[in-house]
Amino acid sequence: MPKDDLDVLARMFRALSNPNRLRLFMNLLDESKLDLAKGRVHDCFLAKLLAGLDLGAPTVSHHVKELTDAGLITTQREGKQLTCSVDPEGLATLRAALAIPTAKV
Amino acid sequence: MPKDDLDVLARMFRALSNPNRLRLFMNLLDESKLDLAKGRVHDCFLAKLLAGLDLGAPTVSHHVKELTDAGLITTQREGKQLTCSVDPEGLATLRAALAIPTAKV
DNA sequence: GCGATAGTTCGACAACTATCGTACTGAGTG
DNA sequence: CACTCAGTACGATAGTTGTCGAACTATCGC
Repeated sequence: MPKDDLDVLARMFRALSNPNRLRLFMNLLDESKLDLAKGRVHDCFLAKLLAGLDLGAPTVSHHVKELTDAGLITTQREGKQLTCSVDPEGLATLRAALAIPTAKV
Repeated sequence: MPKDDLDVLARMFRALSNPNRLRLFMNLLDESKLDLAKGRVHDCFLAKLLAGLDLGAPTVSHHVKELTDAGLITTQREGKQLTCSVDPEGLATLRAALAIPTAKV
């Protein structure tokens, strides 16, 4: 595996290495399951994902940025609020690395 | 997802978040693929995995420990040398977390 | 424009990590 | 036993991360 791919992958894993970020991502992934199976992307408001996380706003913002920079999620502004989606490409990269057969959709 | 599972998972991801450790694991995974497919475990000497890593012995030892503690690999002493194997259970945990259960595979 | 709501940026700080050098242990060989 | 080889334990250190509070920005409704 080329070094660059390895670094990209390491960055994704690092983004998921924090329990709070991981929770955020898994919540989002959970919300997205049905839609991803149909090849569509599901959005979810930040507030909903953070239920029970008990973190300050700056910290959440930081974590969202980490996940975004790692290529795992994308965000869209929607009026005052922010919605997040799983980045299908990033997810595919992760799954490919662990040799999970790509789901037939 | 229960908090404990989440922490276990986060720990695995953290173990893979370092490029050197990731390389080590991916090398091992690569070596193991055929055998894993047959339900067997493949061993590999440390030295082989570390080709091109350019790290000191203490650092390597540290990384191996991290991966072991995270439940991703196992080690066995074989005379003077140490052999590593992918821990099939750990790999399964990772895959399960990223798989999309509701999708047809 | 004013106020409220939702996120962001900045600076700080404690906790953690990756790496190293040195010193150690355990297994094999003469 | 003395010696070497493979790995480990320990301590130090530079760098990174997670979190916060305070100040800032953007969007909306009035």
